[in-house]
Amino acid sequence: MGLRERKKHQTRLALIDSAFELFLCQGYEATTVDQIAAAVDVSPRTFFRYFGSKEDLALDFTVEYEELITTALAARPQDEPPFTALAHAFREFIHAMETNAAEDTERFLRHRRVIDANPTLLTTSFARMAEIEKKLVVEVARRQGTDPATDPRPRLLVAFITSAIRVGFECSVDGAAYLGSLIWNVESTLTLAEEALRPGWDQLSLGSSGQVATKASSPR
Amino acid sequence: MGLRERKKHQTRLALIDSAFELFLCQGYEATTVDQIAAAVDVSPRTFFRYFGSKEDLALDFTVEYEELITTALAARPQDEPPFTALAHAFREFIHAMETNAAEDTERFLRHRRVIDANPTLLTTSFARMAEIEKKLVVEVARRQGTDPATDPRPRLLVAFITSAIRVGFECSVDGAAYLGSLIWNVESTLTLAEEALRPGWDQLSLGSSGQVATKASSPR
DNA sequence: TTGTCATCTGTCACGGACTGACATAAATTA
DNA sequence: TAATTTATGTCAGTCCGTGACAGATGACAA
Repeated sequence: MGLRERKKHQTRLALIDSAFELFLCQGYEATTVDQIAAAVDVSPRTFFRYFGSKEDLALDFTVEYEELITTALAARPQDEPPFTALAHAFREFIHAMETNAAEDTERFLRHRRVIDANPTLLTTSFARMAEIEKKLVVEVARRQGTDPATDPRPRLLVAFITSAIRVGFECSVDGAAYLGSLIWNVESTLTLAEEALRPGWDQLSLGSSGQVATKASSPR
Repeated sequence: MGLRERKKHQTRLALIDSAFELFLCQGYEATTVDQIAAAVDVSPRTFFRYFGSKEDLALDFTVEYEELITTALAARPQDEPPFTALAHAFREFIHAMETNAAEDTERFLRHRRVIDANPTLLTTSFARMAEIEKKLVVEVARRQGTDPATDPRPRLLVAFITSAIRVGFECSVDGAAYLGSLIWNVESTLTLAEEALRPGWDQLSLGSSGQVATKASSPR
């Protein structure tokens, strides 16, 4: 890696670090791009060459998490039922936040604290989750041997499980033992979701075909 | 109603109308607040006295829909199982979009077209849906005789059904027979969701207590 | 009708998030 | 070292959104 690339990577990290430090101590809204840029001794214009927006910086980590979750799912055994595979993938992801290097755990908690404190960020982070969902749907559909474009069942399954995860997160807005309660809550909502679903539903063994109206095949 | 109030109501509607006309012909992003204000012959400052932001105007109708959905749920018979009641409430809501006065239907379709064309708006409209969910959770918990603050099951149930609705909406991004395909898709995803859930799960007759960790009762 | 009062509105000034254009400085490569 | 690429800073400008102030316009009572 050349010097140029190293420098870029370095200022990028510096921007993120300084930004979150400011977010935590002043709040997200109250922190201006100019402040962040000044903290790294960079012009405001340069900030926008690294991040499309202030929000982009704040939610930058989501792409990393997306990577973690999708690979976790891909690594699950092929013969595992889709719901179980998804549940384990998420479990592994959240567990990784705990067992990772202390510095990674620290970062994760910082992110959560900043996001949870700001409704707009929270909203947009959910929207990013929707991006992750799309990828998960593709993998689930593959495992189910169906076409996600015409069959809504993979989407529904993924939507169900991410709903459970989201509810788990929502229940954990504490300060002190946040990570512990988060893991416990996600675990319990996942269990609840498992109990709520009809056994074997995720395997498409029975039931209707689940065709849906697309531009091509609209009813009537 | 006095003259003053009538005028306010009038300019408010004029702002919405002019705005959506511009949104449809130029796109949401490309339309500036100044343009909207100019179209109604009002100062830009006044625009912000009617709406907190451009987005607020674009998503103004959500409060109306929130009202429709929550009252539809409240009107369902008390002895109806929660899932059935929720499903019917949403069905009624969407059906109302079709059977309403033609002008209301037209407005609904305009809204959808503008929203669907803009990722940011779509995201935020989902966030507003989260607000609706909160109200639904309260009503569902009441019907289930449980406390939504400590028991995640009402939230999970509501999250499941709104997921189904959302998937139904996502499958319907056509132009021509949009409303028809929307109704059909929502209907079919609701049916799918019904099939996916274990019968009677929504009535809390059996299963674990579903306690969740809050600040008060966090596990270790 | 008139005068007081509340409220709505326009104007002005401003801050903060972004963007395009251009020049400069730095690293890469030959 | 020279030529080329690429990152950065400066500058000017747009748009969203807000506080402050003053003038216009209904509301209402005497």
